[in-house]
Amino acid sequence: MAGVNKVILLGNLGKDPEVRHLENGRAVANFSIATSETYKNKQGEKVTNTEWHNVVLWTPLAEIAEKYLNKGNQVYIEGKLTSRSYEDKDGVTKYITEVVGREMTLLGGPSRPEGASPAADNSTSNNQASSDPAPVEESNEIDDLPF
Amino acid sequence: MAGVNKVILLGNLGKDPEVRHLENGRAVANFSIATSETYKNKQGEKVTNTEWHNVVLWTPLAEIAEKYLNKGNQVYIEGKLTSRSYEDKDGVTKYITEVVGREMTLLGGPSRPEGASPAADNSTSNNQASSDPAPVEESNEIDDLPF
Amino acid sequence: MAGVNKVILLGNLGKDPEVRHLENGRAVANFSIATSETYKNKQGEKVTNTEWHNVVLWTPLAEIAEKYLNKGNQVYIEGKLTSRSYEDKDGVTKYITEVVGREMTLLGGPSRPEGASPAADNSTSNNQASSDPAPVEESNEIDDLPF
Amino acid sequence: MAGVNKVILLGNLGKDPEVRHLENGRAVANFSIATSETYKNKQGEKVTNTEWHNVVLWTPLAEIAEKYLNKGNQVYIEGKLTSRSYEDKDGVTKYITEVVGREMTLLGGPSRPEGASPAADNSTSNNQASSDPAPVEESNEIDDLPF
DNA sequence: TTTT
DNA sequence: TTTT
Repeated sequence: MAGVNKVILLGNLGKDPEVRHLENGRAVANFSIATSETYKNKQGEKVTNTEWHNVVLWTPLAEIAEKYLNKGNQVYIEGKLTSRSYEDKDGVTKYITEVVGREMTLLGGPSRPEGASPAADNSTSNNQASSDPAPVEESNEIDDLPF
Repeated sequence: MAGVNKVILLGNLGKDPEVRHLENGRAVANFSIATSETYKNKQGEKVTNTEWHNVVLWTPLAEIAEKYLNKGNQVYIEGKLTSRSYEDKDGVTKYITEVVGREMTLLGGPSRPEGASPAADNSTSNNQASSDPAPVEESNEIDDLPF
Repeated sequence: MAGVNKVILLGNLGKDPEVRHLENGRAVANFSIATSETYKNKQGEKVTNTEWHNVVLWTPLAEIAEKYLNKGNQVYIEGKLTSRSYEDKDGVTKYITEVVGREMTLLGGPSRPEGASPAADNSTSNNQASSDPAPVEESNEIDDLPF
Repeated sequence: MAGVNKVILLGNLGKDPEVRHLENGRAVANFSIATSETYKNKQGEKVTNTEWHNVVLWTPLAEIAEKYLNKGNQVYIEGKLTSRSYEDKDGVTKYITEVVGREMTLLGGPSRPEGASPAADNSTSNNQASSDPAPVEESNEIDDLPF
């Protein structure tokens, strides 16, 4: 009745995170990240296999995701596997498996802060975030950010 | 197009593995394992939170699971997260997230090797497996078993 | 200035832990654990390769190690790699690399704590120990033990 | 006599890798990477704690390191902890602990692809490496590189 | 010796 | 839905 439940992901966000601020002051971020592996099949063709993972972050990681994570960004997440059921809008019970993150390191990504944003982006802090990967533990205060 | 997708589980089997032997000679094992964490809530009560994980093993791990893993046994699994959809018997599309194991270490379980099991336990191979934990990589031959 | 530093070990203690209780109330446990891998070499001979790891635990994990870990026991440790130098008794500077544990799960092992000799073993608590492994985080109180 | 021995590192190279090509055709790469954690001490001051790790890579990872890894680059390494002794040039026995990598993902580094480097950056391969993270398993052929 |  |  005890054990280890650990997930380690390093991948790219499919979309911007969705962040909800709850009444109790906490925040939750939801997003999915893709991890891909490439190999050659028997015919010698390169095959890419992509998995999508549902990630959930709570305060204070949720606020960090809100500020610094965007579609396409690369991120390292350590967390645990959880499953839960919910009723969809038609009253059908659905099951979902999610990775609840407890540690996160921002790694940047293709849509780089350095002016890569579609609109103008001259945010200094944003630049720092990607050139200075930010490891954050859930237990840290949000203002403990190392950047 | 790259990344890390790693899951580490240490838990107990909810049931005996279900093993299917495919026509191509490969085998697949399916089982679920529980990982639990215990903590005290604000009221100081001990709370246990259990997660169930769907595990899939392919040859040669599947055969090892078939021989040595039983309901209640404790096992260490390293693998990757995968999701897939399938149609259930009513034609409804279902989604399932599974951990495909690539490394496994048998740890024994409640029916301990030392004859500690309250009821009769005359499984010799089971005893061996738990007193000599067997780390097995998917790439190993099945007769490479270290016990 | 950021990163991930994670070690995951599952092995057996070479000796009983050495535990020191510091003046400030904290405790430190030192022990080493062996992890082995077995494979067949080109000649088809079974080869076992054993690595020894220096493990350091601080309060409250140190006290748990003191109470429940013994030579031969199997344990799961998650922690981080650290290196430090010190002067040995001859004044020579030595370097040592250690794994500082932050999470631990007791798995039992051959020489069971409660006098579980290979002969008669009807210890109930022993059974519990193995069927209810104890995962402990460094942040837990020592009396949060799930057993 | 079995177990798990796993190290996961995400950090930056202190220097360019040193790569030796052995007579048997294999290559070995040696380098060290830094992982840092930042926290606030009791006085509220930001403290950075850096650990250095000796990394060893064998063919084919060694060749990839030779081509794509440079001082300052950020890299993800999964491997195992190993220790060995050797005699230094004065005949003194020394001990060293190393991480032998079995999986590697290139993450780029401070000299970002998008010309973010303050000085001139005309390394094409470096650009590719960081904008297209390369996960490589030791078992892959060197020409299986996903880029 | 890196990185911010 | 990402990334190369």
